Amino acid sequence: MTLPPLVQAFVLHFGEMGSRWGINRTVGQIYAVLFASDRPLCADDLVERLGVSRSNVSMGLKELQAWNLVRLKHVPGDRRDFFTTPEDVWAIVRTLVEERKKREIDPTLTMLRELLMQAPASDEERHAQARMRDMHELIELLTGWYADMQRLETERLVQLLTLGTKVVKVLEMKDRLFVMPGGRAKKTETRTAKPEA
Amino acid sequence: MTLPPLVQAFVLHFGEMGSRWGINRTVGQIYAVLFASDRPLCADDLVERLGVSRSNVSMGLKELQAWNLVRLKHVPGDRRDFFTTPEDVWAIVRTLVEERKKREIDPTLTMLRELLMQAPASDEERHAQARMRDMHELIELLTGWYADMQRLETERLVQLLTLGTKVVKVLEMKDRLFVMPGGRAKKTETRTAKPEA
DNA sequence: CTTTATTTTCAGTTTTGACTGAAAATTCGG
DNA sequence: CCGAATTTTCAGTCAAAACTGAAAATAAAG
Repeated sequence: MTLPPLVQAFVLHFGEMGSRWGINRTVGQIYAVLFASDRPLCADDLVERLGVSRSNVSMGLKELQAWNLVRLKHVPGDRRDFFTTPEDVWAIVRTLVEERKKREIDPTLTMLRELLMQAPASDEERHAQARMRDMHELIELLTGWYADMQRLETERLVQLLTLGTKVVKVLEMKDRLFVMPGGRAKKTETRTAKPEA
Repeated sequence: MTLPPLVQAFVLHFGEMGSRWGINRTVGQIYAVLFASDRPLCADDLVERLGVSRSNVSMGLKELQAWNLVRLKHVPGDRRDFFTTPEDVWAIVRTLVEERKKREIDPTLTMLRELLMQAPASDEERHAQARMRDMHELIELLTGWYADMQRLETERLVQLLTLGTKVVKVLEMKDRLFVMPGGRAKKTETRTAKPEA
């Protein structure tokens, strides 16, 4: 592995964490190298820096492209494909969350919806279905909220995150000062907060 | 596998998704059975329901305990260990997020902090460090916000999630009406919102 | 259309992780 | 303590995934 020590430490960490993140070591390392690099790299650059086979790099890049985590750049007068990660780390997080949701949550939502349609044939199934309903509601709430957040510009999102729980204070303030202005009624409407707590 | 069809479908799905979630098939299936069950189950119940070896169940339960995802229950007059998942699905999500953060994010934060302390030895390392700084800041912001959320009671948390982006509207309203009351100043203080959009 | 640079695919190999049965350890009732 | 019930550990086996080198496919240049 031919990398400056600092970068190498970063890359090795991403490789090790890869397994916990559901990607393999090489994919994690490729991503780390691209992320830390100050210029686009081609497949052979990665082979040299990581010391893995050319075909392994090819597969890794393909996987990262499937995740939308790398961008293809073309250097004029060079036939090779060069790759980068987006400059904006927020864009990266958005993609990451989006893709993980698609792979790790959406299929479960679909499955739950299907099973909740079926008529339970016993008390055991009735109870199981009640549990699934709880799970389904929770995931729907979370993904709905996520869809809202995904729509925000980064600046507003950062503002919201920075506020943290202070938002709750603001909500309490709002509740104390105003009656809910009649927005389009949703199933789960905001309950008026108790004055203190 | 001896399970009612509806439960079986649920369990098989969890088994298949297991690999995407970073747990193995059996662990996913054990969790699903416990989650859907209307009573605590012992290891042998799981062996019967899932048709896997006793030792596999033992290891699976150990892993779920390490994740704090199952609770040990003792039935009076029975020496065996019985297991359940928490009734409250929100409690489950809290644990899940907490544990995933501990395993998948905290180690990276630590690594980044260490590498950011080192003096860069080249322009390449300087650039890599700048990228790491971006990543570090972003993760700090997200985990800080998460810590805030984790502290909220479930009711307030649900309220917040239900509001979604409507919170932004409330913030804009607040910004228009008041000057920030002088809270303890944090590095990233809320910027006053532009009047519209 | 041919040549050459580059990327992709794939069969075979290696590595890693899951699973099992048997043996060891633990725990509780007597 | 002893012995039965139960759980855990672990060495060996099996299955899945990662990785490689070589061959095939692709794409641009001449």
